[in-house]
Amino acid sequence: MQSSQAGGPKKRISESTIHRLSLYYRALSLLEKENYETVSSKELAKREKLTPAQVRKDLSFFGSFGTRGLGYPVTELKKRIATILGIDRVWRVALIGVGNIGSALVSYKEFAKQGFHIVKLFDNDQRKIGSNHKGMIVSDIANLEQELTEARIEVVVVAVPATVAQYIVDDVVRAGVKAILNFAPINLRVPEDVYLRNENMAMELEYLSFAMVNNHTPKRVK
Amino acid sequence: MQSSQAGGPKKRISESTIHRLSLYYRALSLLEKENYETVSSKELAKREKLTPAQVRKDLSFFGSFGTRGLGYPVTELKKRIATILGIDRVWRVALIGVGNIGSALVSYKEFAKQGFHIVKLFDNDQRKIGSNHKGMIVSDIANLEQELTEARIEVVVVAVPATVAQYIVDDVVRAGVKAILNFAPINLRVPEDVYLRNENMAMELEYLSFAMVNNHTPKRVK
DNA sequence: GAATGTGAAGGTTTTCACAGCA
DNA sequence: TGCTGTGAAAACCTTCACATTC
Repeated sequence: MQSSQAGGPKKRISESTIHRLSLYYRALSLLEKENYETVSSKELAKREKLTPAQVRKDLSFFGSFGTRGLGYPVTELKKRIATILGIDRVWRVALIGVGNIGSALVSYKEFAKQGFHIVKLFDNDQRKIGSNHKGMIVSDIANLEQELTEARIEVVVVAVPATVAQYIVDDVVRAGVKAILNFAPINLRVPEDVYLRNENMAMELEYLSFAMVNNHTPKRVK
Repeated sequence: MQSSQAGGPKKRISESTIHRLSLYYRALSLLEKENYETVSSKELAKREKLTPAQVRKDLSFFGSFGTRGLGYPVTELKKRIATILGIDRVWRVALIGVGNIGSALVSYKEFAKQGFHIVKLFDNDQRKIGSNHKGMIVSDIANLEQELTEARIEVVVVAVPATVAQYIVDDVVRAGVKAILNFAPINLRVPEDVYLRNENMAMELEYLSFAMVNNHTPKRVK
């Protein structure tokens, strides 16, 4: 039985569902290593601290992958999720700002593992320009627009100070890049057709702080 | 008129509301610098890409801060939110794992700005132990439990490889720490009374990837 | 007049519960 | 029998709309 996926899902997929797909993907990678052939929604749920019903609902948005009485085929489901998430391919990523966070991200293995290949580095610091990071030469941000276009960059990670982030993003947008991951603690303006996500690492600490101060009992762990 | 806060909020505060409080806090800090004395829910909403009703609802959970016809007093509201979030104080933080991400976090200014003071560093690498990072000597992870207790650490940031994260967290829990921010790409087990949040930087990239592949139109930016 | 605070409405997400299938 | 797939119910969250206040 093939359901919603044909011709695009009929119902909006929620952001939470997408984030949970990432979790399933990671769990399935592990299960694969542990030589599981199939996995039940119950087991998947347990590993990701979710409910079995939630797992089944999420997966059912994209079709019927499972076998009643048995569960889901690990390798196949993993592949399907990779396709849904668009990580069954390589994305050409540029990283702007080779400072503290930037340098850490160059070596962050999870990015490469999911197909996000950092192939260009930029900075505005003369001491860094021309230097070598993990086999890549740091380019001058002055030629950002042109170099992004030439290198056919599809995703940009912004790791520059908040004060300059907007100018840089304006350039990035002009280069036709449609996806931006921003680490600068500022709200960036981008056109409607550009996807922008913010990574704010202090936010989770603030949540912990709130929880401790208020004895907050979360419904469920993120 | 004082509302829900007295004696603890009567309704559960949602995770989203708490995260938005972080956004408001940041916006208010900026407004303060721009010498705004008051701000309307409309203006706050505009700056954080939310709706005015949402802003008012969020704030109303914690009491009536605003003045009808005028808006909210910037400085006072900022202080109140800091109190609600528990960031009107200093939290003693230890960072475990002084690798790529760990080193970046030591210098990450947003942490200190919100009262999260990293006061202890740990690693298991003999070459790093004893070395100096931003005025702190890296301690041997072998004495983790004891040193966490002695240093009265309240929050731990885990930035070690996934393979060892669980062992370390077990130690951290034994030291009585009740809040953990985990950067390792793995699901950690902690007792019920320990708050655990995961920071998964690849997840947002995966969301971008999904959005591009599926022409996803998000309802609203995170 | 301007903008808050908030019940009620509307919408979305999660959970339930069970029919259906291997 | 075991476990999926899914409508329906429940829970939750957001938006509306307006009485209220400055």
